[in-house]
Amino acid sequence: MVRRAGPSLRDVAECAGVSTATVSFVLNDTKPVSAETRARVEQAISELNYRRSPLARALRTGRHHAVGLLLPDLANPFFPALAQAVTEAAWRWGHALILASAGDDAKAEGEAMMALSERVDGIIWIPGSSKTTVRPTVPMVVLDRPSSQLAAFDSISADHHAGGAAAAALLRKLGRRKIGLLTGPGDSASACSRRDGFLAELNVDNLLWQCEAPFTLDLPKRAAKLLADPALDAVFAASDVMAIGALRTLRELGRDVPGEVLLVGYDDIPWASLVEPQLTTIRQPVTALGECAVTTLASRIADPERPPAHHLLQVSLVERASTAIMGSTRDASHR
Amino acid sequence: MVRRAGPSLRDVAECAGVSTATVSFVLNDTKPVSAETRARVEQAISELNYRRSPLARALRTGRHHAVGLLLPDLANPFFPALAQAVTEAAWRWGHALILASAGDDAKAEGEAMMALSERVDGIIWIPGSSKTTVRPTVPMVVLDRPSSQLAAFDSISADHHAGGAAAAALLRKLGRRKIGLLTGPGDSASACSRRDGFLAELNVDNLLWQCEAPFTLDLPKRAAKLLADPALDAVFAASDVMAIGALRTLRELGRDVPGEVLLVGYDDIPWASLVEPQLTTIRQPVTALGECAVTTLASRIADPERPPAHHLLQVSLVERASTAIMGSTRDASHR
DNA sequence: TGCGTGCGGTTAAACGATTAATATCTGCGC
DNA sequence: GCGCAGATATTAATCGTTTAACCGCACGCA
Repeated sequence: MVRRAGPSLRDVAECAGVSTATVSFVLNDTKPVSAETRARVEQAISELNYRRSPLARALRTGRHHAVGLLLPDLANPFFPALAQAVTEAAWRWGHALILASAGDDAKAEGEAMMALSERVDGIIWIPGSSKTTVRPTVPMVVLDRPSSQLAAFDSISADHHAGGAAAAALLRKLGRRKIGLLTGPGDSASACSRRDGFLAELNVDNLLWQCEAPFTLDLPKRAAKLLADPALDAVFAASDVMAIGALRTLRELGRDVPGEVLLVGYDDIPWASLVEPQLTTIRQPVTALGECAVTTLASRIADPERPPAHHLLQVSLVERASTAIMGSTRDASHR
Repeated sequence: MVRRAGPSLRDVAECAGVSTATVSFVLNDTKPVSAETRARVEQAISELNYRRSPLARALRTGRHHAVGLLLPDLANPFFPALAQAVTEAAWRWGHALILASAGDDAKAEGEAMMALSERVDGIIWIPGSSKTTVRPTVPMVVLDRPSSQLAAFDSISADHHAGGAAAAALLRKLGRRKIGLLTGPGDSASACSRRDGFLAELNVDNLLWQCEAPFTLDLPKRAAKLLADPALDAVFAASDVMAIGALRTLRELGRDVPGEVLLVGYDDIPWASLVEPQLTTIRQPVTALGECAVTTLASRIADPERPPAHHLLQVSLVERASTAIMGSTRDASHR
């Protein structure tokens, strides 16, 4: 049988000449211990280079001091950024971050959720498959993609509606009259909000067409056909990845961006400032999202009975070259 | 005190009318159990919807059925891809993947390594800071960035030397005589191998200059100055991110790629096929790297005493537009 | 009858922590 | 002298598993 490498609490106690309970009290500062004893214990701890086993602790107390982050995949460049933000926030809270990425397979997602449930105090979920019905046995918050079916859980997301509206406002301000709208997948709550916000702000007469497409580079054939409409003078894509796909298609069609067609994306992924022309986009507050997800989860864990909270974080418009008309200001910042 | 949600082994045993030991034997198939008893136990398990606690199991056996992946950050787009590959390989091995990203701060990296050590059976480490001296208390393999100081550990990496050589061979084949070399940071073992492989294959007379730079988009001023050399007719950058940085700089200088200057990158990150012109690059076998890291770690865990193994995986040249001369073939694949 | 010997099962001791309950000691008021 | 309070420290149970050690029992065999 494999033994744990390091010394145990018992060893420390022995070395310091006290009981294990006392060592535990020192460790957790949970009962008064005389200064002298405390010093002996601390001495022993550093002498033996003792580290307490999170395992045994979790088994006994039921608290893991770890949170899980479950996301659809790491390929979409928006997620690594979010994962990083969540990781840092969790770390600040003194919790380890266990990350699982499950693809868009509902079964895998359910399994991953179950596996996580056994190892963490709470889960931050970025839903991938809307078909996942498994529910974890620990507190959970939904990040980035709230949906009405999940209204019972806390949710944290950017204000997709406002983001869509901001995009519409910009294109209106720039005098566009023949606008194409690339929405995301119809079963994605965030995509729908962006669309609705956009449409709410736009004079519908100015909408040339709208088209549903997945959050990937390769656009469906229908989208390509619509982009070829010669009347088109602007496009709003509900994600940067799609926007870049559209940019390519437009280029292949020989249409100049931003000369003939303006283009607005969503997310402000790092790529957005890499392409030529740099992409005007709606920036999501990634760091704040991560931070908010963690604090919300923390409060949920502290009080499992409190009614669900739904946080909406502000987005911001980042104007770059893809909507630059003439000598209009050009923001050359990368990310 | 918080209790575990689900039923315990004891509940199952009670429900099936057997001892906990018997249930455990059924669960692990570790001792013969009569068909009849086994059926009763399985019935009870599914009836109570029992799931065994990895915690208690790990505490007792010392095996966590989890591996840790420690990487410098998620911002470099090469890492999410690798993380995904490792995750999938680990999952196939029946192990959970705990991911920690620690920045390039040696102290954070050491702490993360210690924290991981307590929760996993083994660690896959992509070194960030070369200054990290902490060593985990569990088996570890080094991924992607082997170094001589770490020779005592198993290592898995792509054949950076061969990759550098392949880049040199291509540029030579294309008749380039005034080549610029952007190496990565001098303390990165992988960067050095790429450089050495490149120089070994190249006729040194054809090297116009070389310059050290970090693996980021923004190149140091010295690099920008060197790129301005009018004689320059090709650049090899030891990472795609740097290559894209160089592409920008060249564009700002008004130099045409690939018309005047050919450009070769390294890694084949998704961005590589997004920029204009699409980037010729050396593709790392990401999936194979992840798979190999996991299997190597598995074998190391099985036999901690075996001498360290060092795996070198083949890279492949991906020719795209950035080295296309005239009507030369253009690979337009976007992975 | 007595004796190994598999087979199928149980008992009980760990693993490394936390924590309620309890014990010990000192000092103090009456 | 007695009892009680306060401050510290200890004992022992417990979390949910695994597993070494045992225990009957039926069987075959001398």
